[in-house]
Amino acid sequence: MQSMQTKREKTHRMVLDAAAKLFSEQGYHGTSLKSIAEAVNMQAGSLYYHFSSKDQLMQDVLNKSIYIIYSTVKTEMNKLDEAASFSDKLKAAIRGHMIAILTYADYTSASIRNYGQLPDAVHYASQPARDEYEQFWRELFEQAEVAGAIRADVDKHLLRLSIFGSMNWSSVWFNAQQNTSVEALAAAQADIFLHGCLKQGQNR
Amino acid sequence: MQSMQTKREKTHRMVLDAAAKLFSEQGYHGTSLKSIAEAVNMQAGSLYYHFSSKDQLMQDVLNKSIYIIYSTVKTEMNKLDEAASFSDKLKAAIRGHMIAILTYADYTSASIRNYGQLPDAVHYASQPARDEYEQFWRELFEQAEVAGAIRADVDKHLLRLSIFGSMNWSSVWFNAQQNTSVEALAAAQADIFLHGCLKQGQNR
DNA sequence: ATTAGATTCTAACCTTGTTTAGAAAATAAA
DNA sequence: TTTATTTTCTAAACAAGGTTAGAATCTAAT
Repeated sequence: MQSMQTKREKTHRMVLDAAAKLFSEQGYHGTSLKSIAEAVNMQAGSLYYHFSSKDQLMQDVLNKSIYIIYSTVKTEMNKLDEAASFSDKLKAAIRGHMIAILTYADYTSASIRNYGQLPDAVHYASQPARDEYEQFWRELFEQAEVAGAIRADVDKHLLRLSIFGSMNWSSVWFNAQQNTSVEALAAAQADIFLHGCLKQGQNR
Repeated sequence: MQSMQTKREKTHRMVLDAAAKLFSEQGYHGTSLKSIAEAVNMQAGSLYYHFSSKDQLMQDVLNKSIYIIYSTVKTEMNKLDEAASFSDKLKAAIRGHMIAILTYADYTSASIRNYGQLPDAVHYASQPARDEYEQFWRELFEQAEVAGAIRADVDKHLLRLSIFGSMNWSSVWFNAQQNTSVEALAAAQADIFLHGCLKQGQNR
């Protein structure tokens, strides 16, 4: 009885994993239910025992993706002590986000790469979760501004969007084999945004 | 006789513009020839008088997109005098890239958003042009390293990819109405990557 | 007005895709 | 072994997409 439940859930997740992988590689519209079914040795029609529609499948991938990212970021933030500096907080947030998108690349890049290309209903359904996550980042920079940690002439919004762009783009080029650890990469990313690339006092 | 040529070319471009717009909004697979045809008041079959296939249409959009970006960047670089510093060069390159992707958003985001989601033949056909453009950026940072303009502990590759990610992501959120000028935006972008966001000597 | 050429339309072909209903098979319980 | 339940398959419905061939229309020159 429990093993039945277990098998069902197992298959459910295998299908979701395969869908995430294909959605991330070929896009939502470029991925057929047949190809998802093939990836788990099934027939296309059989998927409907586990999911009510292709839209629903994408929906679940999206929700899981956003959940993974936000919860990983929270985990990293919770490791900080209360007196942590803005630098530490930003590093932790970037580390969490990067760990999530590079460790669960299928889900997160399915989410990132299909952004804005989905049926309206699917897009809207995941908007609240996205908004909540975005709010976390907004507050991070607002606090930094109030605390006087960032330069006055830096546009907070642009900074946040730049960081997002850089982090999310890494899901396109990152190669788990040839690159260094995700942690080191995240630290380097944070360093660029905190200190820039110029030598101190240099302008050449 | 000349007006004939002109009309053909005019329609050709109208179709290409409509395709770029739709490809950028709904993705390659999410865009039907019927919807492209509708956008220019035609029937789907009529498009074949101007293009040999949907793939070819995407191919042309891609090539035009890459051409626009690279040539705009070159234009901005050529405005510099020989003694320009690395900062100046990076600012110019970022300005060119941003002007291109935000001014010709339909083309460039059609290219960016569909990256990796296209039929292999289409993807490969545009790879050489992309490589050439990438090479320009590689050299920019190599020169900067040799000249000692950037800190030794900064990963050039990561820096380049971060900048690309930030710039390209702007095509998703940029709003021509509500934002400041593209030039100001590009300058702010460059500033973040050159100097970071922290107050000098600050670490809070 | 006629003609030649350019451009678009119509109507179909063929493939592929999502979805559904019911049969079949697999699994676990009795 | 039989029975009930879960899971998957088969086969078809139905829609939509890319593509093509030939007819129809438009345009410009004679």
